[in-house]
Amino acid sequence: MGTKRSLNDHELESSAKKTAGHWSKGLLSSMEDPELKVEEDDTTVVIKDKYPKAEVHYLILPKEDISDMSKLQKRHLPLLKNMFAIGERIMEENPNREIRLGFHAVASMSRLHMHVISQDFNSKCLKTKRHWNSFTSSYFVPASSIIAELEKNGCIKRMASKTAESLLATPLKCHKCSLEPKTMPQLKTHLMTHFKKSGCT
DNA sequence: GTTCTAGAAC
DNA sequence: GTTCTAGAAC
Repeated sequence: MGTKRSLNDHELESSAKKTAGHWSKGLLSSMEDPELKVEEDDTTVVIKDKYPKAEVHYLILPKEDISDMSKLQKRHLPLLKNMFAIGERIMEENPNREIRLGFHAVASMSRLHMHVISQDFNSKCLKTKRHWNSFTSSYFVPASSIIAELEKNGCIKRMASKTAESLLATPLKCHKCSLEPKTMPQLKTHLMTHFKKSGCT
């Protein structure tokens, strides 16, 4: 007799892959997720990062399918400046927070995305040295630098993989003082001394 | 990118 | 014994 059964984990994962695609394409579905989408205009979408690494963490993405910074040309300058202006407006909307706008030198997720991230780094999703270094070392490239480079050279030079990996593997260092904590839990405890939790007075 | 977990570090 | 990191994921 044929017995009905539900899919096992492996089969569920395979079928999810067919619908969702490889994990590195995940931003495409995030852009269409109403739970994550914050706003959009003719050329861009703003979403909440699915795994925010700080209290404020948005991604600004072009609607045009641009895989990464190596595909940028001078014709993209108006688009990038619009993304930058949206980021600056979000900064103005959060006057009490320090917020940075930038790109990862080598991004894991394949659609071009600009990070809008507050410098509290108070988030349970911030877990690894790699996370920390990707936002606090020169692996995080300011949006203004990308725009300036594109204006000057007409393209963005890709960081060598070796350089990028060594930045991510650098020992932990606080972004606000000289402390060099040995572990991530130590760093996260230390961060609370720089940023008082808001709300309760 | 995340999840999971073996085994290193403590 | 517990905490923490780092590598595989077919």
